[in-house]
Amino acid sequence: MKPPLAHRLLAWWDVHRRDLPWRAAAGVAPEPYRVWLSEVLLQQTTAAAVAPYYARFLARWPRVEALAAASLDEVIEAFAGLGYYARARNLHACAQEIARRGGRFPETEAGLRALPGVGAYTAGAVAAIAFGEKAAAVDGNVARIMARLAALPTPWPQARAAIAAATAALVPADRPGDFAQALMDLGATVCRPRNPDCAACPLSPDCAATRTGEPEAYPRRAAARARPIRFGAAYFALRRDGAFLARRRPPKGLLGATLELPGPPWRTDEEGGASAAPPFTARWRRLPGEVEQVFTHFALRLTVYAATIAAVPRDAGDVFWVAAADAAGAGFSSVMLKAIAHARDGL
DNA sequence: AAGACGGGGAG
DNA sequence: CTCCCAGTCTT
Repeated sequence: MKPPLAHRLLAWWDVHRRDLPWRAAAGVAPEPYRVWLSEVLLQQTTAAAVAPYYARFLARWPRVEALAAASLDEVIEAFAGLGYYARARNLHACAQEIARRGGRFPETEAGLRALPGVGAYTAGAVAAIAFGEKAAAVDGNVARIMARLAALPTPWPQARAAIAAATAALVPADRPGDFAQALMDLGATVCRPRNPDCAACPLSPDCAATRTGEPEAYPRRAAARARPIRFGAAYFALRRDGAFLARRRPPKGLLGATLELPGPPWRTDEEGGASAAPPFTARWRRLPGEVEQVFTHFALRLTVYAATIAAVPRDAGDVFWVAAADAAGAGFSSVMLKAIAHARDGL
């Protein structure tokens, strides 16, 4: 008689588990703060990208009370480059909520779910990993594995509820946290989106998708939407010490509360965006090429202008000379950093 | 139920 | 280029 699926998965995991910085040693309960912090950073973000951020967050804010005492600007700065900056705002708000409760996280999935930035996945993951609750954590990896096990014809996310229920039914009472992490490791290293290694998979005897010969066909997905292009311009002056002017974006929405280079609003037509000349036209020049950033739902083409140090008029207004040195590196998206590097090369 | 929300990496 | 990734929130 075959051992149950969860048992076989855990046996595989005990040998093949990934050694990740936010994981405690085998058999040791990790700190809830570290589990929560890592799970938020890992939302829609790969483990490799998160690792250096996690190390910096933990070194700077070793405990939730320290994170709660930080300013939102500090948290956003530490988040710069990770994307989905609503996570930074929610992380800060959640830390303050936990601090108000005396520094203790809720210990149940339902209690965790009510916290800012904690959705179904993160609540299940923290409950299972940090508190040993028999909870499921359905992320992209788990959804893919479950869809393949059943060769599920329903495309994601319509199948979300069914997959969540099916996963919850598999969670073993004795090792719920290990089970959650085992599924994620299996998804990341074996049951990959492309080129799954079914020969190395402990679940392949149970897997309907393996038997079809086309495991990659699952989960089925809906057709992708067309993505419009928006045009923008950014212009700035670099001070001799490398500082430059930045401004704060609105508190919510795209890149909410992060810093950006000054420029006109993004447009869907090129006329009003990329070709729009910056103020002080005579003193600015357009840098060769464009900087392009592909967002989830549109592509931004940013034309970058720069003024040489010598050409920046000292009487152009205080605005160009109040650029704070501490603005550098704080909350800029990748495109802005590229633009700045581009401009520095051109000066 | 559908969109919005980022950035990096793989193929 | 397209697709995907340790998802959540808003409407």
